[in-house]
Amino acid sequence: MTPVPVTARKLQTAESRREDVLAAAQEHFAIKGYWGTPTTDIAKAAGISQAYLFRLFPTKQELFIAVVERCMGAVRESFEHAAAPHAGDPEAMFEAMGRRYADLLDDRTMLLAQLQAYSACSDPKIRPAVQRHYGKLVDMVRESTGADDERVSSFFAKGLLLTVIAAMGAHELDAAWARALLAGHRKDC
Amino acid sequence: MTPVPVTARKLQTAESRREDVLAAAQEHFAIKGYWGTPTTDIAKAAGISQAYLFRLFPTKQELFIAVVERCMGAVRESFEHAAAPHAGDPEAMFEAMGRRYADLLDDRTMLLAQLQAYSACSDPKIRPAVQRHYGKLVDMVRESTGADDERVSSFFAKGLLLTVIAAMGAHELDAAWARALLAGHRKDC
DNA sequence: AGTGTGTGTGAGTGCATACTCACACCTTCG
DNA sequence: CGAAGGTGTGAGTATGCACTCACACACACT
Repeated sequence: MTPVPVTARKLQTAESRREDVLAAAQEHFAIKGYWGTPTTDIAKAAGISQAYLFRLFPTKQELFIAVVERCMGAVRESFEHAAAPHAGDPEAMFEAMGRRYADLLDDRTMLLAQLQAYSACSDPKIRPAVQRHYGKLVDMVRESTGADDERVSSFFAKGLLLTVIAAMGAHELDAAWARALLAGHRKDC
Repeated sequence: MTPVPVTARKLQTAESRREDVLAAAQEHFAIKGYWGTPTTDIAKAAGISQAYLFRLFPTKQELFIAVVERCMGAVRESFEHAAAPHAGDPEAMFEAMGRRYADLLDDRTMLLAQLQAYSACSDPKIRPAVQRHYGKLVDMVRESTGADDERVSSFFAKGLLLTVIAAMGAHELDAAWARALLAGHRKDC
């Protein structure tokens, strides 16, 4: 029995595997964070062996940093894309980016992974990476909108509030305090 | 040699030990989070054996939840105390609580532990505890100030921004983006 | 067909970690 | 004094984890 297709293995390029791993890792890191996520889980979700995972990313730390870069980069691109059509009108740009943020919350993993990145900043290799990429995001918003510091600051503050609300699942709670925090934001998240 | 004080052990009450453990645990959880902090480290810092730690708190999970309660409760009390003298003038209350928040940032552990609490919300026992205590904090601010939802929301948003800035050490960075995010807040933190 | 290079893995290794158990010591109260 | 009950620990145990190594297989090229 099972005589014919004994070998049906299809090789993929390392680059494509790396992308699979990053996607799987992002999903797992978003939920249990850097220290709470075993590399075995990531390998399983990516459909490869743990041994191969460690050839693609030499340490768990470097994999985590790569996920941070992927997330923050995606958010930055996403914001750039959303804001571009409104260049010259800062308030319209903020509104477009804010809407884009709410969309990102649908995956949850993209934003929750960022929360986990802040939480992992006690690691001396992770912290500078987080600083660099968050800084690039802030700079991009600052320069493209040209808005004053307080406006930029409050934009990022509201973003963090939404992220934390998502993390603690307050948006599914219909308590008065949860509704209050969501005031002035998209109701559908 | 060393003949006399062979036994110099002084027993303490379980209650006082529990307090020591909570203080030590808060410090460690603040840095490495729930999954990243081994109970051995906490026991060592509290000056007791790991075995006794597990008699005082039957699981690591329950210890973490106790730390969350301690932190959020302390912030709530702290806010109540700061706001009390300005009852009736919401904006003065917010300003007093904001100043108090900046003071809390000096320990760092109090706020960073809260960040770790949000990050640990994928744990099904931890999430409801975090929801309950954060909700109590928000309700207390809502009811005592009587301010509208958007004002309350932006107060907590700025609090989270400061917490995350502290976590990633951006306040020691003197980069333009970091200064921009701190605009309108205490410069000395 | 043969060979070289890149993709992929089974089966470990050594250490860390959450939690346990039998036991020792201190203090109090009769 | 002696017993009871609370404080405290040394020495585990079982499992999980990051990371490794020797080896197998697939494809491209000659």
